[in-house]
Amino acid sequence: MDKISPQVEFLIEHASITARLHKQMDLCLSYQGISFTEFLIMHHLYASPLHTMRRIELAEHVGITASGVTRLLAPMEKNRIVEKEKNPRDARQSLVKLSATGQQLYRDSLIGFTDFSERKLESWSPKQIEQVVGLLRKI
Amino acid sequence: MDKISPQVEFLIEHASITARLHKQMDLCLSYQGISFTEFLIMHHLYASPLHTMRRIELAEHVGITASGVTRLLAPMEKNRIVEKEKNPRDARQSLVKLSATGQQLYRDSLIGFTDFSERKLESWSPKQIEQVVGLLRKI
DNA sequence: GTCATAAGCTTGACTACTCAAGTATTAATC
DNA sequence: GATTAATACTTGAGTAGTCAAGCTTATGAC
Repeated sequence: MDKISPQVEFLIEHASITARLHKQMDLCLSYQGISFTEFLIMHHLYASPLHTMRRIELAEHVGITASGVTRLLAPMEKNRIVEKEKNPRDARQSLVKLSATGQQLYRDSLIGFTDFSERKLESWSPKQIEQVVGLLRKI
Repeated sequence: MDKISPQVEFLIEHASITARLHKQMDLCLSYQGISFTEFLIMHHLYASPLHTMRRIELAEHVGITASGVTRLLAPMEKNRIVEKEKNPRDARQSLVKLSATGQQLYRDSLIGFTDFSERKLESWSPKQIEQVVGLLRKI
């Protein structure tokens, strides 16, 4: 029989836990009618100066490609959650701004998501959270 | 300005790290022509008695739905990596068996994946790996 | 100034799923 | 033993992305 290294076992189990977690986060946010990815977009826009970012920058933060951002933002624009703006200094760029509606939606969904996060991590001490983040950043 | 709880920050950063990690695992396995999900399927089948499992059981282990399993296995059957078998005691079930080809493919990909895993986690001590697994299981 | 190269995005075609509905078979109840 | 409910899948339709190619605009080298 082949021996599986603990590192391999870790990555496999981590993937399974992560998949389950991702579904739960989507479910939690579905009451606001948004997906976790949309929440991430709003989160990064909200934290930005003027609630505005470049699409490429957004892609990097969220962990998807530029074309993924284009497709994700299309329905969000239609629902007036975000707005397109031109950068007068660079006509290639199209900036994304979180609208007032979007800001309110973000604050509303943040309440439920904060609740979910704290429930999920209630058995972790603040110190443990920090330690795990520190380790994950080294991956 | 709204204060973001450390638990929320953790989940957001964890998602971003996980997305990057998943892409790297896919890249690592792409040299064997398989995705990480296919690797997971082979991994669970390989570890099973007779290298055989029920589709539902496989779905649970891998963290996808039954219909996802059906779709994923279709091309793997065509490539003779897995084989369909009937359960004589229950005609509803269709068992999945990792073929000899599949077993060899798993062992081959495991080499590269083990290498990848150990490189990724080289700064983690065995004790830290265990601690993080323990914490993740509580999520 | 002009030309090559690069950056920022969008689009078409594809992959990897999900969910809801449908089919076949088995188990449970009466 | 017939009916109902549950289990094990499969399938059609849809979603959330990816990648490669294309378009427009900006930048750097000369």
